[in-house]
Amino acid sequence: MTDLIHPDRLAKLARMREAGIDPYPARGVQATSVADVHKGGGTSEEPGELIGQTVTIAGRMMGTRDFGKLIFAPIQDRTGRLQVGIQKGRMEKGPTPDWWPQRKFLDAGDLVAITGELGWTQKGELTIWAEEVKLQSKALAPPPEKFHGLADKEARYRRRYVDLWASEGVRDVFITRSRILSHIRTFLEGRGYLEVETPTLHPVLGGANALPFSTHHNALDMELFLRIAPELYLKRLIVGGLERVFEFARNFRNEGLSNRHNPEFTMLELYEAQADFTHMMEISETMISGAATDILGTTEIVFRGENYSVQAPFQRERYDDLFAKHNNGVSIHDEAAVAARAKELGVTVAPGLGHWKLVGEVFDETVEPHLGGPIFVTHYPAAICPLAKPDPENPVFAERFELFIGGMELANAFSELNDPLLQMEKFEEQVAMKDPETPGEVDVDYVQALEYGMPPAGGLGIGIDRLVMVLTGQDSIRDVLLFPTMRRQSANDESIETSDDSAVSPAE
RNA sequence: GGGCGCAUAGCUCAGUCGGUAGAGCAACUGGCUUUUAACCAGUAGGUCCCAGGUUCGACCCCUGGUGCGCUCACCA
Repeated sequence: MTDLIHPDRLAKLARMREAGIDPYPARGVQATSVADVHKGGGTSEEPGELIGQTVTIAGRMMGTRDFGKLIFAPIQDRTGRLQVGIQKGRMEKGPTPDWWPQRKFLDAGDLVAITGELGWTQKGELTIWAEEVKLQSKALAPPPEKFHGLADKEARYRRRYVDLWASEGVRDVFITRSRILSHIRTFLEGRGYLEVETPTLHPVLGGANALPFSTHHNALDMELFLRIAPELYLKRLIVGGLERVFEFARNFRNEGLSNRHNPEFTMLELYEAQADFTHMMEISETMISGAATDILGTTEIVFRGENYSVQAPFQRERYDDLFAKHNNGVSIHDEAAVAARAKELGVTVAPGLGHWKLVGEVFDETVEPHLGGPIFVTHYPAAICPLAKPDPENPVFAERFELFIGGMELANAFSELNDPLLQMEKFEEQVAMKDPETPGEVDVDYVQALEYGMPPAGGLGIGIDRLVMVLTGQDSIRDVLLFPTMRRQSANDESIETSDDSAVSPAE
């Protein structure tokens, strides 16, 4: 038992068992959803076909208003709330005429099934006048305060199973999240895409630049990494001839947490043979604009207090133009001017990382915060894009874009690099530049796949959590994750001491 | 990792310029057959996050720690 349990409720449970009532019956009931009852009830001016009919609903009793011989109680299920009215006289004429004294066993938070006639109160509220009340599951932990719900953020994230029914609007965010995923799946399948699943355990890191979580497989005696991106596996499938593939990939990055970073997060990645990065722009804007229209009924959204329109097409701007615009006309090609600008901003990179890395840092510092968007930033410097195809018009740039909304990076896409020799070169360069303390090696097998020939292809990655944030107006990624990553709660001081190898806890 | 803030009843929150803690909701007892955060009367419920320190006395002040939030840094 936990410290949440309430002694009064435990005593009540014992009394119920003495009275022969099973507080945790094995079977559920056939119930109509609250939303369907509302639909069938109509309005008091225009009553629906369910008025006067006997209906059954099942859900959580959110409270009671007890008038002695009449009790009103709102019942909530996944679709909404409906009031039931339990009257002494009516219950005594029902199938359980001796039930009335058992009302004392009910508490706010209990799960119940109610059967009765649908009607109205004197004030015109749709109400089921109960004839039978069945306890479905006794709540031993008392619910949060009925008006405020759960307000403490820590409690909300740790006990989402309470937050979901006790706090206004929380369930809707996750219903919307599910609909967004569903919309995307339908959209891509409509364009001939195949949903695939690729490994989460990677022997070689790749597809992004991030610190990994490491693990070990015992039977193979092999180090493995939780994937930081599915990219290289999905492109192997393009080599394999599947031509149009997507995956909702849970990725893992061993980095800091913030209001837009969680150690595990969901990335949609998709790859299409014969397409290029301009095609990926069209897919991005059509998909996002369509999701907003279908699910929200509008493309006008509010995020972090600002209004945005996600109506396609989105604005497109070149990386070098934006750089010059926000840096007093400094050209990204002018190494001395960029260095001076970086110094002025206090931006530094490790020595030896070179000019283009510095350009990237200055860009992040000066341009990104202004990208309200939605806007596609196109043609990134090829030097910082190891997996993208260089622009044939000018190979200094890559055929790549990132999509920004509200200053937040939402998507990243390119025309995929399919030249195995150039890919090998870029991988080797990348490995040479990296911090020797961090894992990373050339993915020889991936290069080998390219040697068999990968068709020209466009690829796109969309941060699903961030997209959901934007479309549901949530400021923090934690509010669109059912169970955001949290530090483990230490039960006592001993558990802290045992983190020291030399300490042995007597409790264990 | 840095800075700032928060931690008091199951929940939402007051409070004490240092003298041993309160309200509303939830629970319990009683009353009430049309409420909408029902109402009325009463009862019970606390390691004031943890550990030290200062003090005659600490929930309050100091130090350290833990958890969370915000923010900065990190983050192709």
